[in-house]
Amino acid sequence: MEEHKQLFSDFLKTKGLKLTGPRQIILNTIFTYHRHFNVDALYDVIRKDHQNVSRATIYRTMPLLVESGLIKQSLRCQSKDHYEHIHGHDDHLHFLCIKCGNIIEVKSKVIDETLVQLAEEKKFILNDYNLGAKGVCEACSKKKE
Amino acid sequence: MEEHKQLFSDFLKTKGLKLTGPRQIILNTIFTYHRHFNVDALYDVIRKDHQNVSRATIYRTMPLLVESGLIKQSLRCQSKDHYEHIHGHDDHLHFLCIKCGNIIEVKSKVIDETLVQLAEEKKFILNDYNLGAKGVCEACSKKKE
DNA sequence: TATCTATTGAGAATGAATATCAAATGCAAT
DNA sequence: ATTGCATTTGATATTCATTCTCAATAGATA
Repeated sequence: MEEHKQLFSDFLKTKGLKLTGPRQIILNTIFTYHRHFNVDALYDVIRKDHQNVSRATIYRTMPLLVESGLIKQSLRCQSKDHYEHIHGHDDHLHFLCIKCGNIIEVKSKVIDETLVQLAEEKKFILNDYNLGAKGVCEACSKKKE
Repeated sequence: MEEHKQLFSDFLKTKGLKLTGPRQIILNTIFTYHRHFNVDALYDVIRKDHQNVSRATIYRTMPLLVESGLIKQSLRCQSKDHYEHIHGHDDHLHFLCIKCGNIIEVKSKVIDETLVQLAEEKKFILNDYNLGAKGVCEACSKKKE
């Protein structure tokens, strides 16, 4: 069993919940196709192969995946909540283009370390962070108005 | 004229827009009472003294204030967009306690500078950023479960 | 004052996210 | 396999923050 599936299954078991068919489909799709995603886009991909998985179930599964530590809530874009993988990925920050909506992922050890240090100073137990920077990407800044 | 009012007025003028009565009321209320706020709470405060300012106008004014650089969008909390002052306040990040909901503001020159540098490398025109770190604050971590 | 826009309030509309509920499913113990 | 029972599901209705519509109004300028 793939690691993420095992982890999710274990998590569900501790809560007295079940790794059902739809939940497996959702989990697999997320970890096969998506790094960043929103429920709407995920729904479209899932529907191609599984016409019987409903939007409601996807919405219901998100908080479980977040609580399990496999994904986390990320930027909010075009009025939609976005999510991203945690399992298997380093912390990183996002440059979000306000023109085209594209997301550029950037890693920064300096920022990671600075945050850890700041948290220590404040005696704050740091779980995770979201850093979203807004602006205009190179491609869009070259386009004319 | 107070500085924030002057700045907003100037901004509006460059866009061919007007500093109207309702816009002044909104601006004043924000800079009198609120550091962090959402439209709903702002509406309630404004309504105490000005029954004729509508929700729609407040919603419409927010993007203008953001574009003028006086405020920025901040955390999203309880399904509501939140805003905070920029004018008169340095960039800062937030430690959000998941137990008590309290927000600790922290400033970090290192992070500010690192972001500017990263943006330059990616040829990204940086408008602003939001850094929200989740975890448990000192007070809550001392409480027993 | 007349004219031309920008703006407003009120209420309707939108749309992402959540709640409801009867039918279906997973699982454990027979 | 079969039963029993709590969990889960799909479909749909509902919620609620935010945006849109539109006729009426206000601001600036000449």
